Parts: sequence; structure tokens; C-alpha cells
Amino acid sequence: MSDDFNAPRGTLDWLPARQAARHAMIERFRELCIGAGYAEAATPVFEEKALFSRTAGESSEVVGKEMYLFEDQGERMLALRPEFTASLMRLYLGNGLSREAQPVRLWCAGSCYRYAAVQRGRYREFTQVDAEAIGSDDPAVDADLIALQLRWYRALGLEGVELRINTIGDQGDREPYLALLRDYLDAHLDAVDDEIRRQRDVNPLRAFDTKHPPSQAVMANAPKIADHVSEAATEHFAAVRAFLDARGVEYTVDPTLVRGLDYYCRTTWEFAWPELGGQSGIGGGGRYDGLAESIGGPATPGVGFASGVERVLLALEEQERLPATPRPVDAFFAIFTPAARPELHALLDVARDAGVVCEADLAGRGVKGQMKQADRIGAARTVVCGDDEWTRRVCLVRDMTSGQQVEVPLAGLVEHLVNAKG
RNA sequence: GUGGGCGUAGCUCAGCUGGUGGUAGCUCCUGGUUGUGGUCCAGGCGGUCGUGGGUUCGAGUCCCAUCGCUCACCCCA
Repeated sequence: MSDDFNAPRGTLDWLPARQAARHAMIERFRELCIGAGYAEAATPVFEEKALFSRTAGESSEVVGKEMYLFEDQGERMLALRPEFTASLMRLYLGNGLSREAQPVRLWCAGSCYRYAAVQRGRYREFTQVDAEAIGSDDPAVDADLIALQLRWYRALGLEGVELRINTIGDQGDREPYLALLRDYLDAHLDAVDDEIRRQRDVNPLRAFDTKHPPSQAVMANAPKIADHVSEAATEHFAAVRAFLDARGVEYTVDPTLVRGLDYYCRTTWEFAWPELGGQSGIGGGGRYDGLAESIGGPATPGVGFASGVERVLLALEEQERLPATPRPVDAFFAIFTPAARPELHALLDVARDAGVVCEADLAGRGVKGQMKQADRIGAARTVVCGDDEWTRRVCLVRDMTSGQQVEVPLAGLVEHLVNAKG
């Protein structure tokens, strides 16, 4: 086979089995969100570029080089959304949701886009589930979201997820700390690798993520942000942890955990499934109390998380825990007399209206082929209609498990199937 | 963006130091005496060996390029 077209690099075709699993995962997320008081919202797939560059920060990789950008016929500079948070904040601010009971809790699911090197678990079009609580700085909200995220992984049967949390303080804490960190890096420049030197000005926090062993040794003694944040932020973090402890959520405090997007402050967290290798981060979140102001809104606290559906799906596949999606078929109509097909196909609709899951041969198969098809799709019963039955206006209903057949008048077939269904 | 590995039927793969693509397995289709599935048997459909160049009498096999997949760096969900 030599097709002229492939799916664009970094995109996925979703065949029925995996699509059903993905759908089931999102459905599970929906149920948990509803149960926790989060309502579904949806935003456009593309937004003004500035919405993302102003919030995530020009220095972030995501905004700096991974956004899909395009100009429309009206010369507007647009971007395919790389994430949901900024869009949901825009939705909140632009639709007067600050007048509703706070915090406004929203969730959504859909595709996001980032132009990054493709790898297992990292695609250019990928699916995220997302939950946000906007309008309250109560530490209980942070814990509520973390618990919600964890409950999703548990509900899907994913085992072995690890949670790391940290606080990165308030906006006012950031600059003095970064100055401190830069001083420390400058004092050890000869011992760290080039990447860190390159990031020194733009994003020195990333130095903590280094995989270069000598650099790791240096960073182990570097000043940690959690030790240099305001008293208010420290207290807030302690409160978040108290809520998590009370809820029985296990975590490790990781003072080197930083997030890639500039708008985060205070609580940050990340869930990982280590066996996934390079893309082990399956979902992360954090607080973003300064985000609203960066897009011209009033000071509005917020906190939320996103999780990569493909990554969680990969983890579930490795654990052989894909959500099962059985499709119980009540009846297959095996029609051996061509003349009977139109009327029996019409009966399919009647039966379907009555709640019977049923189908018939659509490929001109012979007797054996039709029976085989009935078996293959797992039909509980097969309705057989050949010359003899058709002449007598009846059909045979065969129980595919026991092999027993009963004769049923065509006029009473649907009723019979409904009753047989139980 | 930078490196490593791989690319043979719908799927999983054989194919030895270049010499005519596999009775391979699974799937799919059709049969195995008159209208009945799951097992078994037989037959059939299906590949320009990712693509384009090159070396050679001859390339699936060697070389180059390109595209795709994959792993790592990087980034993040």
C-alpha cells in the first residue's frame, strides 16, 4: 500500500478501539467533575496569540517556539491553543462569571496543539482534560483539585502514580529569589553544563530539572524557592498540605519542582507515572493568582490542572487496564431470501426504536457468512428468515448460546426480541 | 531543533556473505453436497519490499537523500 497522504506529523488517527477507550476516559472524568461540582465549559480551539504569550510568558518554550500560529483573512494573529487555562480565564472574565458564587469551578476536555519534537506520549495534537477553580485563594481549593485529579487516575484503575508538590511563592517573591539563584549559578558556572548557562538569564528555575549529574550535584545545594517565599505563601502551602493529609492523599514535597509556564504561583504539583519514561508526567497543575491581571482583568485567584489523555492511555495500555467498552448486540438478522430484505431491514428500525440493538448483513454474504457474522459480533440471538419462513410470514429466532430455535411470526418479532432482552 | 535504531501483505514477522518476493501465522472472502456460527480442512483476495536516486550483469539485501515510526536529549500534559 502506498498512500499519498499520512496523518500530519505528530497527529494521531483514532481507530475505534482506542477512540472508545479515550471517550470512556473523558466520560469518567466528566462523571467525577459533576460529582465534585465542576461544570463543563468549552472554548475555541484557536485564540488571539497574545492571550497565550501574555499569560504563559514569552520566555516559556511553549509560547516561544511551540505555538501553531497563523494570520486569518482579517490580519488577526491567532494561535491554536497550547493549553486551556488562559482560555478559561478569558471566558471567566469576559462573561461576568465573577458575579456568580465563587469559586467558579469549570472543566473541559479537548485537543491542544504544540509544535514540539514528536515522541511516544508527546504529540503535536493531543488531548487534555482540564479542571479549574477561579475566584478563591482558599487552600482547600488547591487540595480539592489535586484530590479530583487523583480520583480520576484511581477511577481508571491506574496504579503507581506519584504526586510531587511544591510552592513557588508569590509574584513578589520571584525576582528576589531569582537574583539569589543567579548569584549561586554564577558562582558555580564552571561546574554546570551549557544548557544551564544558556537558561541562566531567561529561566534559571529550569536548572533544577537538569539530568546532567555534575549539574545535579550543584543544584542539590542551590537555594530552594520554598525557603525564600513570603510568610503568607508558606502558610498557604502548609494549609494545602494539611487538607491533603486529612484526605489521605500521598505526596512528596519536591523543592525543585517548577512549572514551565510563567503564570504559576504558590502551589504547584505534578503527577507522574514513572514507567512511561521520558514523558512520565501525566498531569500537572498549580495556582495562578496573577493570571487574570496579566490579561487586563481584576486581581482574581485561580488554581487548576490539566492531564494528558494520551499519556494516561499509554499507561493504562501498559497495565492492560484499558476501559472496556462492550457493545452488547441483541440480535442479528440473517436473511437468506433477497426478497425479504427490505421488509426485514425496515423491522430493524422498529426494533431499534424499541431499544433492541440489532443489525443485518450489509455485504451480500451467504448463509454461512451471515451466521459467522452473527457469531463474530456476539449477537445474543439470530433471526433467521429464508424462503420457507418468508412464505409463511414467520422467522426463526436462534439463541446463539444454546443453539435452540423458536418460530416467531414476523408481526410479533420485535415484541419477542424486546421480551427476550429481559 | 540534535543524536541512535527501524521501515517486507490489513496486523505480526521470515528472507543467511546482493542471484526470480514467503505453501509463514492472524485477519478477510468463498467452499466442505440441498438453508444455520464458534473447531477443523481446502481454496482465494492481498505487496511497484516507505519513497527517490546511485553502485552492479543483477538490489528487499550495498551507498546517498527524503519521508515516516521509534528511543534519548530538550520541552511539557
